Amino acid sequence: MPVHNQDIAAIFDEMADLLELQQANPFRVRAYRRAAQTVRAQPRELRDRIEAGEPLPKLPGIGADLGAKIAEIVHTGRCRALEKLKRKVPAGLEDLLHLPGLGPARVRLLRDELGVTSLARLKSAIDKGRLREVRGFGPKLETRLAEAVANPVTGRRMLRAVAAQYTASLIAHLEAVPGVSQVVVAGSFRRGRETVGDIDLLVTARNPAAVVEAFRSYDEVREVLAAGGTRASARLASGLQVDLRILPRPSFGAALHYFTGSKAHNIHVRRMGQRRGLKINEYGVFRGERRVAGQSEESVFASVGLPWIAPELREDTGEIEAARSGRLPDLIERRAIRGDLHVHTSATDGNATLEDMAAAAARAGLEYIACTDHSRYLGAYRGLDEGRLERQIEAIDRLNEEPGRPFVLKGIEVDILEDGALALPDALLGRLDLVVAAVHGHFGLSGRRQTERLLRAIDHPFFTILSHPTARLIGERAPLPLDLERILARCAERGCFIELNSQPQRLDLDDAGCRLAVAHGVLVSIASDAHRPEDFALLEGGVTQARRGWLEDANVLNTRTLAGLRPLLRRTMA
DNA sequence: GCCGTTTTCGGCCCGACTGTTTTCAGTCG
Repeated sequence: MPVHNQDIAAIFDEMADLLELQQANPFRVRAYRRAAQTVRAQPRELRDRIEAGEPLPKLPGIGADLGAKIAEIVHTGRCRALEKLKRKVPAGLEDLLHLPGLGPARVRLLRDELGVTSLARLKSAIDKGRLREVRGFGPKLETRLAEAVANPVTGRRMLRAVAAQYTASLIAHLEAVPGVSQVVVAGSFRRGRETVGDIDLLVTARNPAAVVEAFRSYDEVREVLAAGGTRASARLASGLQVDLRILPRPSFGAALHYFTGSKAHNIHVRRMGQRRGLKINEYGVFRGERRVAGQSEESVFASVGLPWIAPELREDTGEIEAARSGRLPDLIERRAIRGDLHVHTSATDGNATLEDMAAAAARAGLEYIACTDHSRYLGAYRGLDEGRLERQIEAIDRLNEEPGRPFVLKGIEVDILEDGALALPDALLGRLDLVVAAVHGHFGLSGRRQTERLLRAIDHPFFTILSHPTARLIGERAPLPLDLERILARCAERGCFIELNSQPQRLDLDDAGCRLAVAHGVLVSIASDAHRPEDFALLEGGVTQARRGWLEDANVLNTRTLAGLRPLLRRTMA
């Protein structure tokens, strides 16, 4: 059973929960939570390093003790300290901790006063009306818990791109309130996370009460969770939770920084402030009573001796150290993208002709696209056979003779078969400008076989770009258990490339994968995988993910001009 | 449990809102 960073992080999170229930030192609890976050954000599997006999790198918040626990988990798949903690806490008590309104103190109270140690027992205690016997539990909490127990599917994360749609109309609604000067989104949305748990809206306005009132009465609000003079929180009909804060203008920069997070990044910055005798909160940066910064984010960073750091980097995964030493990446922007190397047409499962897709690409400011329809192997896609691909090649040649359009490169999205072979004959693949290859089936192979499968595909003489490398669908299909390091090393060796697919549900490579690609010197193709003319807009989301992965223009294949790109696509024959 | 321009001990980010209370603990972000 291979141990992933995610598994290690889950163990540390569970230990934090259990320690909290036992009233352990709160700073010890925090140490476990912080460690979980650090491990989760590692681009490389810690397992690989440990099994290769490498020393564990120095990771923030992981000292000798937690380092030893990581080694134990990797080697044995177990953690004795976790098992010991579990023996002291009734199974099921942890579940209560994750209900809204319940923290460690109230969970302990429920256990001690009512013997409630599971969701089932909590439900029964509520049904019998016994909850109100406990000090600190009143009718409101009772109702809230009854709902949470009856309806356990709350708090699901939403794709950022989906949340963006719901957020846009709410922002327009609030901007229309008289006296409102700005409405901005902070939080994990601003950091460009691929999914968001909620939306943090910051507003500066002359009349806070009117903003809260307008928020409460927004027609998509299904339930107001909290509302005060400067804050409110509601759940929309879409299920999306929105937290609203109204701020005085001089605090805006400090608040934007504070509510953009991440939490780990904020704590790091505040501690730096502390060492300089500064107090940093959402209202500003203070030395004693005196405000010394806070109107802009730049001023907050400057107060601790740092340049402004892009929100996408603020995960405390090295950005503060990079900022301090003047080594922040010059992050890629959408306008640097000159072409799109993964585009479909109505010849297979797209909904527009090649001409229409090329016209849309021109409107999106692109200088070239690659037409990469599906190969025949997938019957459902009406994939191209040799004859139809032949005709498409001729059609592209004719189109390219007409001036004033983006240049169309001849490509294919070819299936990587179970054994790693490509699903079209070499004679045909050899006539194309590029071959985008992808896994569309046999997802269930072991990590070792899946990796070997992709390595064999990369070794193919006409292979150019590995498309949506892990085949994940966020929230639906887990990423293939690949050894991404070996795959990237082979891509580097063979002069091949890896794709960051911009479809919101894929965003594959992920941020950690992008950083790994940079480390291996493999260029990333940020591609829309467009199936409709309007899909070129998806590139924006791909660029956001790339920025989270620290990519600069030079790390991205399709920032090249067509003239610069062509030699990179020309493969040396094996 | 981690960490060091306060370095091997003694700190550890900070404020708003809720629900219950009658001055505040707990939760949340």
